[in-house]
Amino acid sequence: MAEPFILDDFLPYRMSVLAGRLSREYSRIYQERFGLSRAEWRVVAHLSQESAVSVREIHARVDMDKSKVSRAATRLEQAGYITKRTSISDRRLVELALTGKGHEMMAELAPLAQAFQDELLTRLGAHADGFLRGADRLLEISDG
Amino acid sequence: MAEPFILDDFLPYRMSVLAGRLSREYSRIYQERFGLSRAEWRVVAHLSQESAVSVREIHARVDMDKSKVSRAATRLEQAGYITKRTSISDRRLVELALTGKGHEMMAELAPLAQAFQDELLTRLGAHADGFLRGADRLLEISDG
DNA sequence: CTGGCTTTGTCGCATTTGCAACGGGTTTCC
DNA sequence: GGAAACCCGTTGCAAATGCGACAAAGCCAG
Repeated sequence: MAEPFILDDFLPYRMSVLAGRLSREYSRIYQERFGLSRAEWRVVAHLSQESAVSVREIHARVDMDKSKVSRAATRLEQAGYITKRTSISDRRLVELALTGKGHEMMAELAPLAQAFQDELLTRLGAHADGFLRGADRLLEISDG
Repeated sequence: MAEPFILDDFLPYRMSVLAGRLSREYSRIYQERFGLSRAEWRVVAHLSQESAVSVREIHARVDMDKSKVSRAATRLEQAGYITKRTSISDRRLVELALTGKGHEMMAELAPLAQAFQDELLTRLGAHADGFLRGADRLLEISDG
């Protein structure tokens, strides 16, 4: 009685597919408008929350490899969206922060993200609450 | 009043992080034991459900690029886990199927996957039902 | 049947990715 | 005060990835 395995019911798989589709769908917006990659979008979005953040913090909170964050930051700096500055209190750290241009971009992107989010919540309908709580649960335990 | 954007509440982002963590956590199992990549695992897992499947079908259902499926299949064939055979009814198609060795591997992997799944459901606890329904909802609408 | 038009899988190529190693910086502990 | 251990960000490199192009095969109208 071996092999009653059903991929479609397997949670890591379903999450991957779902995440892939949602991210791809949404990524069109910032890619077409600003030429951002997904990694770059994440960095910028994270920076819009807290003002000056080190690479390490993003790496930890955003589930991206150090090098990925680092390279995204380099590209964003070249594009003029963020600044990189070595921290004064700890010269190992690099403080990332949005430039004026970066803030403008986020000001344009934030409503679009919100709209996308709202649409998803509409799709979820009555299941929204349960879904979000479950996601919380898995996220908080899976790492911290 | 611009920029009230909170990345942590943004669904595509949360799904990406969650999917990444779950997949990475589970991938240790089949990577250490059988040296499979994530793409290869997906192909094999899919094949364990339906006997003979074309590259195209997997590409469509599993959210992987054609070339990704193709290359994963090539590696799996070289490793002796699957066979590739051009279909008789339509010679464009390539029928993928598990070998005996492939079935053995799945027989070993299936219970481990089940155990992982059970653990996740335990983590979800009372939220499990709501979460799964929500995921269904998003998946069924996001593409088909 | 024959000449388009679509579909399927593979491959080339440029880019991205993850991992490990490295070079500075800092803390710790004697 | 200094050396060993540790932490941070960048870079090199091999592997993986996505995209477009391509050949082979099927389909379809005339």
